[in-house]
Amino acid sequence: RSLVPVQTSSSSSDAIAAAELVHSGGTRWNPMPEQVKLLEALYAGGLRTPNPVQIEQITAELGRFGRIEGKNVFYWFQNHKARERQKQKRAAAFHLKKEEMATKEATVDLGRKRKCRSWSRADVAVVEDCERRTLELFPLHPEWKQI
Amino acid sequence: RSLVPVQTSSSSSDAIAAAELVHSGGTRWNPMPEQVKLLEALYAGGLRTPNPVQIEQITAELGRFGRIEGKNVFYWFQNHKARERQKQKRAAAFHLKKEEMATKEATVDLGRKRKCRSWSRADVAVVEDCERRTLELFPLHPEWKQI
DNA sequence: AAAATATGAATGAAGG
DNA sequence: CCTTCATTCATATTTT
Repeated sequence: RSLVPVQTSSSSSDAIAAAELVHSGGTRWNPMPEQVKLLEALYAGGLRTPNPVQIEQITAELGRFGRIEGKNVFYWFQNHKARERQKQKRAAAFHLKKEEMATKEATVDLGRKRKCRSWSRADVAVVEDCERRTLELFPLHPEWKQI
Repeated sequence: RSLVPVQTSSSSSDAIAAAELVHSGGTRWNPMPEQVKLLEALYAGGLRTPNPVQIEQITAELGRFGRIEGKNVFYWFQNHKARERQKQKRAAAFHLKKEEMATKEATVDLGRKRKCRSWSRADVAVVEDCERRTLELFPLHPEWKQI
């Protein structure tokens, strides 16, 4: 994908791995714009879970624009549908509880420091209160801890 | 995939816009220190992958300090966990930085393309099998769209 | 101002 | 299908 000799902001400790990646052809599928366009057209047309035959047909067609396998098409539809649904789920929960808001205050530029709002005593109190109530909302259980 | 730095036209330049300038629409979410503090408190408490309902609750709380969406919270936890894991992995990989040459082990491929069974249900495995000869059996039509 | 770093966002690939 | 992992892209911030 990157046509520019980027050598981007990767941490310096894994330069070896990055150099190894150059020669390994085993990078993940990076769809060409034409491929994405066609996939989205199919999705917009209503296709959600193509059967094996459809997957193969689509793969053959998209193969004209670049290397692609059936599983790429399969994954693409799975992911696209799942993420659309995920977004809907969050949006549906939007009408839960919306109390006040605001706390409109002027932003101050702290020069070279990270831009942030000014902290008054009231702000700190609000933060602490918010933190306390949120932690009450989410009593942390051991089963949440992942490793 | 937006390769274009989408910059929504800063429509109304007024005091309100100035207050929201820190992370106005068009740029990525820039969390307030209060928001970061609370997120880290939740993370320290053991929360790793909040479900959509929790995401919405957290979003509602953090919304008191600035504009925020559910996906921001979602991404924050995803990234925080991933980078913690990444750091551990990097430290663990400190041992085996001299094993690259040995990876030339000739895993002899017998010419037959291996079936990808990780993603396939029983029916989808046929895709790889028929990958070479399905074309003439299923000529491509633009009627894929199963509206 | 350029380089390096930190981190928000995105998505391919799997796991369960 | 829903959830999670991994890697990568893009940009805000910090450093030199």
